[in-house]
Amino acid sequence: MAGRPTNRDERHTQVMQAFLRCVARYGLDGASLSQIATEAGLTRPLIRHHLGNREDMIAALTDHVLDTFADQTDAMVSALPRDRPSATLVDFLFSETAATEPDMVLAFAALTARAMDDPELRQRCRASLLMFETAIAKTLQGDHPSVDPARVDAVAHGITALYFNRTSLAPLDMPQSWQRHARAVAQHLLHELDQA
Amino acid sequence: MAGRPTNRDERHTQVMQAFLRCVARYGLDGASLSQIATEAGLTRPLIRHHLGNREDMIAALTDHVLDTFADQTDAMVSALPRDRPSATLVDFLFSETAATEPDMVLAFAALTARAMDDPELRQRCRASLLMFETAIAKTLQGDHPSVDPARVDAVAHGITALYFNRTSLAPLDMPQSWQRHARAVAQHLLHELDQA
DNA sequence: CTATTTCCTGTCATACTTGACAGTAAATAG
DNA sequence: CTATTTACTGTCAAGTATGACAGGAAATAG
Repeated sequence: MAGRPTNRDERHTQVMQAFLRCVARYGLDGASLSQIATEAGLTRPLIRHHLGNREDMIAALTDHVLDTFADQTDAMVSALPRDRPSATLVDFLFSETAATEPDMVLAFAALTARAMDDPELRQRCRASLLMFETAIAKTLQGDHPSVDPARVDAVAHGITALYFNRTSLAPLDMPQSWQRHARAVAQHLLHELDQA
Repeated sequence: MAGRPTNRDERHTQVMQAFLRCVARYGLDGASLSQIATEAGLTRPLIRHHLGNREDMIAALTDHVLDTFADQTDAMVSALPRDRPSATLVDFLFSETAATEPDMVLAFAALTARAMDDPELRQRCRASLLMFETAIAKTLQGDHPSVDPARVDAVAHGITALYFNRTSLAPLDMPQSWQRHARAVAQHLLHELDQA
């Protein structure tokens, strides 16, 4: 015995993408359910049917953002070529077509702000951020085995900061020279490891 | 002929500080007037009396954030000692007691997000950001006159990115090692200029 | 066809947010 | 004292966001 087939997963991702866009633009509290529904091309009662109340939706969004961030990071790292993976990584992070979408980083920033009052969320965001930095550090270290790990970590941090800064300020549509500087500094930090 | 003396300016800054705190935590749309009033220890009709409706308040906050940001930058730069101003600047930006409060940078990020739909605001945020980077670049250039300006600009961008990243992620309360890395990379970039 | 399961819509009640304004209290000048 | 100006409070109306649920439509198994 079975009834109508479910499309829960499909609707789930559909709503999450719309939610992500709205949060990136209007913040966690600014994203109303009606807005999300319109953005997703659905009705408000329908997204409630699939995802529950607002609290449930925020929990789902948190999972979605942190999981997707981790997945994209893994995919990015494991897609690197065997020769000169570090250089390719930097090229990828600072290419015109952004690696992870700006919306993802902006939503992450929104979660970060909320983490002030929510110790558990703070812990998860912290872990997510360290995971990203560690993934980069590992790539750099593999490419420069003889360099002091502390220096590699510092460089990984610098590259991460440049990347986050660049991506979270994407809405400002900064001039080309600005984008070039970010890329140049990242490549410069990487070049330091080659010489050491 | 005169009536009761005005305390408009006092109330103005009082409300702006409360507004700043709320925006940093809950975003531009998430900060309700009741919340702001409570945070400021006032009543909602009163802040309306002094600052007008919500639209007026957001305009006032925008001015307040951008002006204060510029003032603090000027004060910081002009307070630098004559010998080794660059090193002192970096020490100041990455000291434990943050230079500008995290709330300021978080509010700036909130304005940045809104700038997606508001070309004029985008222009102002862009100018404000470039002003900050230029102020840093000028300090560095004065300390290293013989270095190619393009390289100085790149280093100034790197230091700015590290500072913004560190400050906007302050709510996550990252471990000490993380803070040290930010400082180390900034000092490393600065040290590069000395050698060139 | 019927039964069952899920998708989807329509609609109401409730709470919250904002805007607006009338009216009171306080401080100062003359 | 009175007049005047501003600070401040109380309160209501309108709009919006959310929660909740009843009931219809669609798809599948038997």
